[in-house]
Formats: sequence, structure tokens, C-alpha cells
Amino acid sequence: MRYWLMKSEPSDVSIDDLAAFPNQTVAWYGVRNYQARNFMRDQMHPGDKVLFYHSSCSEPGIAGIARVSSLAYPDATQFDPASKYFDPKASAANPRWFNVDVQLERKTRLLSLAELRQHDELSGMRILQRGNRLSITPVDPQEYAFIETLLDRTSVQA
DNA sequence: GCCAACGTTGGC
DNA sequence: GCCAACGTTGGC
Repeated sequence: MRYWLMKSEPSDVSIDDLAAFPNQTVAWYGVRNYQARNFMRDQMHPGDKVLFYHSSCSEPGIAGIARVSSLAYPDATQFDPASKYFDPKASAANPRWFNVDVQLERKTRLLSLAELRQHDELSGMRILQRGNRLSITPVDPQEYAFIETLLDRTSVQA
């Protein structure tokens, strides 16, 4: 089993949106970055754990725990001319973009970016590196375990 | 709204 | 294949 951090803009899909979806599941459509695509297509398996991260918002941070609930399959939005994710170079015979399904396990307290930065144990996380923009990043098992302990604490910050 | 960082595009 | 220009991301 692997561990991942996946960014979502709450104005697009928030943790509460996810909780309200059928089966609390969302197709992770719209990824148009090859590295992130390759993670989904080549490395993700059902059961992998996902840190659901709110980005581009007033309070960026981890908002919940989810899991990968499908293998990758072609992203439907690439074929839809009405979608902002439409890709004219993609075809059904030759899909370019893939996504997995992600299912909510539990909403958590918001573990803010500022709080993540306070822990040396997490200093290697991709999300904390300067200039990081990748929307899907692998998380080390040790980092994941540490984050779970943080989530179990009530928010106490100096 | 600013701007640094990064990925992609396209001319050559 | 180089690299400048451009567009996007995302925290602040």
C-alpha cells in the first residue's frame, strides 16, 4: 500500500463536497500534468491512502483522509468539447489522461500548511518544498503515520 | 492582486 | 535539441 497527497481546490471539490457525493467518491478528473498522471496510471492501487489537501484557498491544508478506490481509467473530460479539460489531441483509441476514483474515509480537522511546516519530521514532504506545484505527490509511510498522530490531536499550536 | 517557480510550447 | 516566451499554480 502506498500513500499520497492529492490537492483539490475547495471551490472545485471540497472535503464536504466529497462527503456529499454518492458513495463519498469522486473521479479525480482534470489532471493535466504528466507526472501526476503517471502516479495515478502506473502506481496507484485501490486501498492506497490519500491525504486530501485543500489548495488555492484561504486555509490551505489537509482536510481529510481518503483512499484510492479504483485503478486508473481514461479521464472522460478529455473527450468532452464542452469541458475546460477537453484535449483535442486525445482520442478514445488513444487517451492521454487518466484518473482514479477517490473515496472519503473521514473528514479531519484542518491540518494547516503552517502547522505542517512546524514539524521537522515532515520537512521532506514534497508539498513543503519551495516551488512545489505538483498536484499529486507520494508520501512516505513514516510521514503519513506522523500526520495521523497530528490529526488525532486537537489543534494546539504555539 | 502579486509574483516566484515551474511546465509546456514553438520557432529556429 | 535549445531556449525564450508564455501560461498556470498556489501561497501570501
